[in-house]
Amino acid sequence: MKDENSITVYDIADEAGVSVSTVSRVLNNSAPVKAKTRARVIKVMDKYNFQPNALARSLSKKQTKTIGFILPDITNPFFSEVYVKAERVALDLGYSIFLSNTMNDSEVESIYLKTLVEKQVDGIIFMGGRANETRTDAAFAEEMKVIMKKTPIVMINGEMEGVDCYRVKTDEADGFRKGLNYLLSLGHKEIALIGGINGITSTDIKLDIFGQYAESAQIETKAEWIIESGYSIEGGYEALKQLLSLADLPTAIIAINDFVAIGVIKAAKEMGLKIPQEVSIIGFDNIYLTTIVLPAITTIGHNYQELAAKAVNIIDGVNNNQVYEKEHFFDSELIIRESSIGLMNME
Amino acid sequence: MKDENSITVYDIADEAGVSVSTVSRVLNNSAPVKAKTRARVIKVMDKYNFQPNALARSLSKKQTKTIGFILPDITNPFFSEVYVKAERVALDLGYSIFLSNTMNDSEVESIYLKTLVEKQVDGIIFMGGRANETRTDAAFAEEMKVIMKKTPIVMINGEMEGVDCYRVKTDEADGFRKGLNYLLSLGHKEIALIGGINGITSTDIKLDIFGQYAESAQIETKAEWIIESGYSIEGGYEALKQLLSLADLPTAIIAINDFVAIGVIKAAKEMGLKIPQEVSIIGFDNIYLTTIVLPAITTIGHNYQELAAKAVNIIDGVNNNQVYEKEHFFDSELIIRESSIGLMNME
DNA sequence: ATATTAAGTGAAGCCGGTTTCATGACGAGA
DNA sequence: TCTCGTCATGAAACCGGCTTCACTTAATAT
Repeated sequence: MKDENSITVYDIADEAGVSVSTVSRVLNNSAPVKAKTRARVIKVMDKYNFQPNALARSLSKKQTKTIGFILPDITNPFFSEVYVKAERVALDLGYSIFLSNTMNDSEVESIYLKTLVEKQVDGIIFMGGRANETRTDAAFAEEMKVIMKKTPIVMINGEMEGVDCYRVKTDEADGFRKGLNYLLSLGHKEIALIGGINGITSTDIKLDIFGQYAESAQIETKAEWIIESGYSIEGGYEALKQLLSLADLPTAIIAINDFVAIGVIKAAKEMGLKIPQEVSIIGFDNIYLTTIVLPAITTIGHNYQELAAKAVNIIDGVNNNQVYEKEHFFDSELIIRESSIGLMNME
Repeated sequence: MKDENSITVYDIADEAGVSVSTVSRVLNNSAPVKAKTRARVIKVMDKYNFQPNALARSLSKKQTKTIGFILPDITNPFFSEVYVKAERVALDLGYSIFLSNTMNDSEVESIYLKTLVEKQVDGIIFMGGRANETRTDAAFAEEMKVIMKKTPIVMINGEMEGVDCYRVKTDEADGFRKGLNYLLSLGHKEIALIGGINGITSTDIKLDIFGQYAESAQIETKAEWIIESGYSIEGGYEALKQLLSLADLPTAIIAINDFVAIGVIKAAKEMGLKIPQEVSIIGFDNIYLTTIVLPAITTIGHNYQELAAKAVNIIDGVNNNQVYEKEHFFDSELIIRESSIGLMNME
């Protein structure tokens, strides 16, 4: 008997007294094999605990059952939430996932992209876009286009100028309106918008709608109440301090995401500003941290499950010659918790 | 010209007027090639933006430059922290990582293990052990042993009975003592230990030391102050409520990890128990959430960077025929924040 | 000038599967 | 009884790289 660790179809075939073709057939159920023969082959495979080499299989099948998932930072609950759902769907369909954290480093991103292609992934899922470089990097778009000829790319909640990849996204505009309307229904009119980075889709959408509401006088806001302070906890923290230095304060704050809301709450506690008694706040994304913080944060949730499932289903489908729309929207959901209260209940 | 998307070394060789051997040589710098020839080959490769098929390469080299990383839940900051560090080190060494979330489902774990082996990963990193099944599943140990003949396995901060894989770990015993000693130095003697699951290494170690301190009368504790309530936020939350139902309260709580500490703090706020004024608390792990919560949690930190780096270095090294010790320890660190104060400063 | 040695390159086989094609056996319909 | 279509199976080529071996040419040593 040969080295236990590298049994091949040839070894199995030899010992079972059949050809490798037959072994392959029982392995894949790709053609009828006489019951007796099949049993004999299976017996030998079991004896040696045979595990076919996926590389060889993929090489000849031109299919790796592997997906690349690129995101900025898995440490961020917003991304990890989507990731785990995607991984589970992928597992059910027989895919493994190469996870690639770019940490917002476009060079790292480029390396990963190259590696994933060389490793012949069946598809690439992209989240989080390209931060501050969204608008400038035409070369990157070019890179993507080349890849797309061979490998399907699906972006989750993102946009890339000039790249017509598959897009799976939350209807953030609608979500933001839900949040704003909820604040209105609570009696708030004086509202601040905190966080975000101009040029990134999820900021632009919200800014746009916020402007529309202001223009139609549904809300009252001021330039100083719109603070572009990024997507991080620190961003929210600093922004609130900045806000508190103003003469007029809004009665409610809508944060670009939950991280920013958490930062705001942290700063508020330190500054002695009571939330929601003195100012209401709502976040966006519904990450699990919204419930471990006090007050628990009212927020807009994504349909993480559907988002993730659609992304991997598209990849799987495209590899099986199915055709999909390029863009897919999913509804968001207002999740009411404790960080926002009615204007009349405030102190 | 052929299909742009599947240029092979043969195509390159053809157009450059050399043999594939030569193409391979310039690709890998594996043997001297005349400067002129090399230039010619490179020019053709550039022209077609040639990217070698990693499957074919791996198949013949018997090396995939791929690592499997198995953990219970990437959504948990403790794991994601290690993961991102590992990924970065891996990237620098040219490895990609298959991330596998088991969600504590041993069946999923088994499937992943099988898949990773079939995909010929160069090594497997394991975190989080097998939860409640640690002691029972001898079959699993057997599975691991078979894999280890071919693929190096390294466990981070975990133990698996009867499996002599590589182990990279924080000196948790020392870390726990640091925490306990710190509490002592603040004047606390009456201390509770909250969280954990008996049978899991990180619980057993702490329980053991806690017992020693009690026996030597360095601390005073009671059976009711030792609450085995898991590793989750909810676990801490429930445990504090249980603790508060007792007649006597400790002056300090040491939580099995930061999640539990966060749960305790949340419950305390709801119950009106002031931390740290009425009871001090320290956690374990130093996940980033310890700083977004109020009060920020004093905790014991792992050397995440070294832990992760050592794990992937071992895998890389073993694949290059280097020899390593089976067990590697790294120091922990006491990180003082706001959740614990001196006994005399308490209310 | 001759023997060695190193540099440079190509042919062919290998890694471990899958797949196409050809062939033999067998049961069904004419 | 003779075809014909289906079942069952094996031989061989292929997927796309890497590597060993052999051979030619050029450089160095004697």
